[in-house]
Amino acid sequence: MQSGRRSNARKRPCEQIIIHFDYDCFYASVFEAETPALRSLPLAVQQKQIIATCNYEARRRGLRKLQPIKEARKICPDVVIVLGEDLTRFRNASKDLYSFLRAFSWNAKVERLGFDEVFMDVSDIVDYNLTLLNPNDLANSFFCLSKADPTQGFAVDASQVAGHTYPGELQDKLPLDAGQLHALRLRLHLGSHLAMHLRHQLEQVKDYTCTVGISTSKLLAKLVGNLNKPKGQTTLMPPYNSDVGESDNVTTFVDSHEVGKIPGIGFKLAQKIREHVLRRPAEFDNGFVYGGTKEQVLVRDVRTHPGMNAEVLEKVLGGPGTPHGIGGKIWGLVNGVDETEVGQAREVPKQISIEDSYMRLDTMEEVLRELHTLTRSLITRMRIDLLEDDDELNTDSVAATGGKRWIAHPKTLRLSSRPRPPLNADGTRTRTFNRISRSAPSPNFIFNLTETVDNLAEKLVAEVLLPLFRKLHPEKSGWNLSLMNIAITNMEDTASDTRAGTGRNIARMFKQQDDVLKQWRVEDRDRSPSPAADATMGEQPDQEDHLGNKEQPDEGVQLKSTPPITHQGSEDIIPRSQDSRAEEIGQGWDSDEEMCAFTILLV
DNA sequence: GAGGAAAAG
DNA sequence: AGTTCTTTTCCTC
Repeated sequence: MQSGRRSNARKRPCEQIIIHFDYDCFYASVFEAETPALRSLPLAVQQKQIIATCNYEARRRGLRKLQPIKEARKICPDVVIVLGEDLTRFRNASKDLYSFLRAFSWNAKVERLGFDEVFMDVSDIVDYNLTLLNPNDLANSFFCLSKADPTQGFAVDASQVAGHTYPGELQDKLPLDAGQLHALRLRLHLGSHLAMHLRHQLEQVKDYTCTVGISTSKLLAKLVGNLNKPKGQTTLMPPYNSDVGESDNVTTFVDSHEVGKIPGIGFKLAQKIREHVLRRPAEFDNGFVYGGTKEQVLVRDVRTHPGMNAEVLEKVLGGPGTPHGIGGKIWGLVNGVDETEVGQAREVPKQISIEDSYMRLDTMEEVLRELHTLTRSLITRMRIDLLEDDDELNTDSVAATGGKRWIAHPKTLRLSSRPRPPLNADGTRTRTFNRISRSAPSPNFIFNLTETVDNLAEKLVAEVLLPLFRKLHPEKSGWNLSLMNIAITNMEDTASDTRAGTGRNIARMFKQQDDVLKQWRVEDRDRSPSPAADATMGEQPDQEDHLGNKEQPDEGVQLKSTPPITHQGSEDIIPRSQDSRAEEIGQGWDSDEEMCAFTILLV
């Protein structure tokens, strides 16, 4: 069975072309974009007492990420330090750049990871352009950005890659004729040219530079992008698979990484894997961490470890509480296989949470004060992220709501805390970072736009969060909390469609059905089948209840004080037509899913 | 659904 | 960096 190929390795699918974007020193760039004069100065963004990130001028002068502010001032006395603890501007910039990139996508497979990374599945665009190529004159090709408008695009030399490659230059840069180019290579060429174009657009229109990776999966695109930063792009070149024991570029590339560096292998998993590979069972109580001794375990060491395969990894990594099939997933990763899809653009966040950490939180007075502060932030965030302009409101409603309406209603409110663990008997403190939480239904009044954030927060703390806190910490005092977090979750779409059964409610219907069946299974003996269906129906009397009863003079202030969300538009020209077209199409649509499906049919 | 673990940036 | 804040996904009960 071992035909020279990597044993038990699956073949790597190469159908997709994925681009991974990573904005260069994002936080610093946001400030530079706001204030261009900062560009030529050493600029550092401060969070707590350290530099969260700094621009490249600052790095040139010896500053680095995560450096203490004191140290930084010593090294570079004229450094400009800006406070970056309020994430609002970063969140807004991130969204803006995201929608800019998304406008280029045909299939809407554009996924944001954190504030400063974006994955884009451009397989469809690349494949379309592949069909447009003239095999006899690859050097003079035209990359088409819109099926609908064939004039939109740019000239490319499809016989060459744009930007850097892995492995490095040499024979890769030689222009090849069609006979020597197989499809994967040509598609990667096209992907690299599209990436180059997008980078230039991002820089010219939005003033942001980024570092980019181009390959066939999220894993490989992200990893390979790291090779040339900042302002660089790298394409992982074929061969991606090898048959006769020859090494392919993917194996060579992935093999050289430390296990913990592979996205998807976090601290805990890496620890378990290293332990197994080093055959060092449980001797790690000595204050020694693996990273501390600089003991590197490379992907190669894991992959070639005697007897290693997906099943072994499942044994090593699996167990109660761990994801099912984790062994197969990790085995895939160390073999350069990652089949996770680039997610579709998401309309509404799954949850919004606000937290803060504290030296010590002990008295009810402190707790109440912090709960209040956190709640005000949370409600403000709700009004920023969950509110959209509503054009079709009568004037009374506009007066009452500022012409906004909720795009989602979170149904659950959650309070979490991180208690500092009591010292052990011997005085050693078992460091635990575990959180505990309690949740409750979120009351409808939090959607009231005629009240001030302050009043709503007051009410929410009194009516929901305080009871939750008592449930979480029944003791009278002495909690010694190091963190509190308030979250809203369980978002229910309200995008002009509340009718059941139009697709997105199918999951809920299944759940409901399951609940009914469960009741039957458990109770079919001595109970009549009670109408269980109303449980999911109640308690949300259709949300349209912004009772515009009293005109609050200060509610407008609240709304205005929230920064205007720059839903693309004001100052910049978006050169593509895709976005506006999709929006027009979307007007009469009941759901984004349906709109996307229809858009795909059109293009 | 509720509560928690792990991962990511 | 086991720091901090935020979000997502997946697990079990």
